[in-house]
Amino acid sequence: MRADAQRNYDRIVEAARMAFRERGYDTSLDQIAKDAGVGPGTLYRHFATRDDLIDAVMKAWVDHVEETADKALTHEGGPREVLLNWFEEYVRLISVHKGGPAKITGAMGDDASPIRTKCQVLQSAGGRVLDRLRDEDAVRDDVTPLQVARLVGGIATVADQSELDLVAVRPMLEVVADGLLK
Amino acid sequence: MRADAQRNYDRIVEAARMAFRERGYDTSLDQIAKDAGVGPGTLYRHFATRDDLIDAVMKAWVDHVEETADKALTHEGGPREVLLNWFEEYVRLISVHKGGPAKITGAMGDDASPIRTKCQVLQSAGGRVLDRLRDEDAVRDDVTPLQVARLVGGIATVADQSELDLVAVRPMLEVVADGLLK
DNA sequence: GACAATACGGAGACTGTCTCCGTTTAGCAA
DNA sequence: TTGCTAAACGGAGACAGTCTCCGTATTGTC
Repeated sequence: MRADAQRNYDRIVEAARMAFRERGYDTSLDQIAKDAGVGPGTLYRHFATRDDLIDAVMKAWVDHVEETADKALTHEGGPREVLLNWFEEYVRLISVHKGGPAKITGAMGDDASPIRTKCQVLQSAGGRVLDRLRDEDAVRDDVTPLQVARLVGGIATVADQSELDLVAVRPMLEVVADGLLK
Repeated sequence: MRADAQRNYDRIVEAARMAFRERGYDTSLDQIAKDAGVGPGTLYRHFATRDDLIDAVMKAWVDHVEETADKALTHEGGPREVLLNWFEEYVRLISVHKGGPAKITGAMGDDASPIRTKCQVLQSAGGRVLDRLRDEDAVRDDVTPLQVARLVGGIATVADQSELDLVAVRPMLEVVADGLLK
C-alpha cells in the first residue's frame, strides 16, 4: 500500500472510532470522511461498506476480548460466579459502541458477514469459559457456544436499545446462567 | 374527523400494513403514501413519526395478543410446557414484521414510546401467564414480567436479525424457561 | 349557494449514500 | 533530478428517503 493510502486509511479508522463511540454505528460516513480530512470517495475505496469500516475499527478490540476471557477463566468462585462474571464482561465488550450488540449478535453465525472474524473470536472466548465449566460438570451440555452467545447477546441488544445499565441487566443474566447450570 | 380524512387514514394504514409485512419497518414512508394514493404531506399530517404509523398498524393485532395469552393459559401440560408454549407464541406475535422484535422490545418499559400501549398489552398478557405459574409455585418470584418480556424479546430480536426459525429458537427459550422455573 | 374550516398533495429543501472521473501524488527507473 | 506511470485522491453530482410549506381543493354547515 502506498504511503499516502496508509495514512488516509489510518485517519479514517481513527475518525470512525471516535464517531461510532460518540454517535453510534449509524452516523454519517461522509461526515467521518470529513472528520478524517479526506473525500468520501477515499473512504468508500478503502471500505466498500459500513460493516467493513466497523470491522477495521474492531481490530484492536479483539486482543482485549482474548485478555478478558483469560481473566474470566481465572476468576475465583463457583461456576455460577465464573459464568456470570463472563456474561457481564461479554455484555460490556460488545456494548462499547451504541448499536454494537445488535450488529455483533446479528452477525453471529453468519459466515458471509464482514465482521465474522470478530464474532468467531468472541464465540471461541466464550467457548473456552464454557469448556472449563463443562470439565467441572457444572453446565448442561446440549447447548452450543453460539446459542449462549446469542442468548447473552440478545440481552445486551435489549439493554443497548432500552439504555439499561449493568445493574438492570444482571437479573436477566442470572436467569440465563441458572438455566444453563446443572 | 372529516370523511375524506378518515378514508385517507384508513388507506394509509392498510398500505403500511402490507409494506411492513413485505419490506420491513424501514421501508420508505413516501412509498407507502404513494401506495395509498395520497401525497406525503397527507401521510405526515396523520402520522407525525414512523412509530405513530406502526402504532396504528398494530391496533388490530392487540386483540390477537389477548386471545393468544388466553389460549396459553388453558394449555395442557406442566408449568414448563405452559411457559414454553407462551414463549413461542410471544416470539411469533412480535415477529409478524421484520424489525418488529427490536422495535417492540426496545420500547418495552419506555413510557414515552408511541407504541407503549402495545407493549403494556404484551406485558400484562405475559404477566397473566406468569401469575398462573406463580399460583402453582412453579416459577421464581424475584423476576418481573418486564424482565421476562425483555429476555424473550431479546431472543426474538436475535432470531429476527439472524433469520433463525422457531426450531433454532426453541433451545434458547428452554434455557430461559429452565432458569425461571423453580 | 356561499363560506369557513379542514384537508390535500406535490414541489422542494435537506441529509445521507455512493460513484465517476478529471486531477494529483508517490515511488521508481534512467 | 527528472520523467513517467500506476495508484490514489476528492469532490461534484446522481439518487433515495425524510419532512415541510403553502397554494389549491374539498367538506359540511348555515
